[in-house]
Amino acid sequence: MNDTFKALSDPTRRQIIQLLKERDMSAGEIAEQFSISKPSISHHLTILKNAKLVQDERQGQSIIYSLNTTVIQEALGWFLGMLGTKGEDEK
Amino acid sequence: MNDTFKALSDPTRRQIIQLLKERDMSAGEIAEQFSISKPSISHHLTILKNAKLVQDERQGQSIIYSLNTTVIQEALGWFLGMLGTKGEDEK
DNA sequence: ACTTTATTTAGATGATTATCTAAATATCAA
DNA sequence: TTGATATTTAGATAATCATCTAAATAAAGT
Repeated sequence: MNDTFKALSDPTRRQIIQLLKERDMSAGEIAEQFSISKPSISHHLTILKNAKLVQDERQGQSIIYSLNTTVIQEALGWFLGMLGTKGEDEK
Repeated sequence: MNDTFKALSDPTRRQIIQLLKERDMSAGEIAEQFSISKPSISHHLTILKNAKLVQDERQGQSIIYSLNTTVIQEALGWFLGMLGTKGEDEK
């Protein structure tokens, strides 16, 4: 869970996730959307991958990244928990 | 929004939020729950406050912290957006 | 076997961050 | 106003992080 929040704390990585929400994209396509270098994007993708927020699959020369909504659902669950009734678990 | 995610990227701060979910607490009470120094907790509280995730109110000698669920709801909205239908906004 | 294209790895650097101790501020009580 | 309690501010430090350039790896085409 900590990896998830850490990964999401960077705005570039959140934008990457937003891109992948629309459609799967190669590392290069993703990098095109940003003004930072490809190695930097690659680094961000590694962090997202370690957090299991994205998956990658080689397709010929390209590596296609896609969103893993499972982990996003888990994070969403954390927020739902924070909105539960105050002190609900005290009994 | 970035402040929110940045604030939530630290495990101590997330724990503080979980504590405040149960009940309002003074800075001292919060600090008791952790093994780090009071100034460090104070620093974390400042970050949470800047992100508007918590509110504070002086009550005598103590300063009582409470959760602001509005911002949590907004963050929850972000996650919901990431789970929407793929490419839903293309039309 | 080369060359091109796509991506990652390595190594370095500057910025941000979490933490600490010591000192300052604020409130209350005697 | 002095003393005790609660909290924050200041300043320092070590660790983490985002970024870069240069080099390495991998696949595909000629």
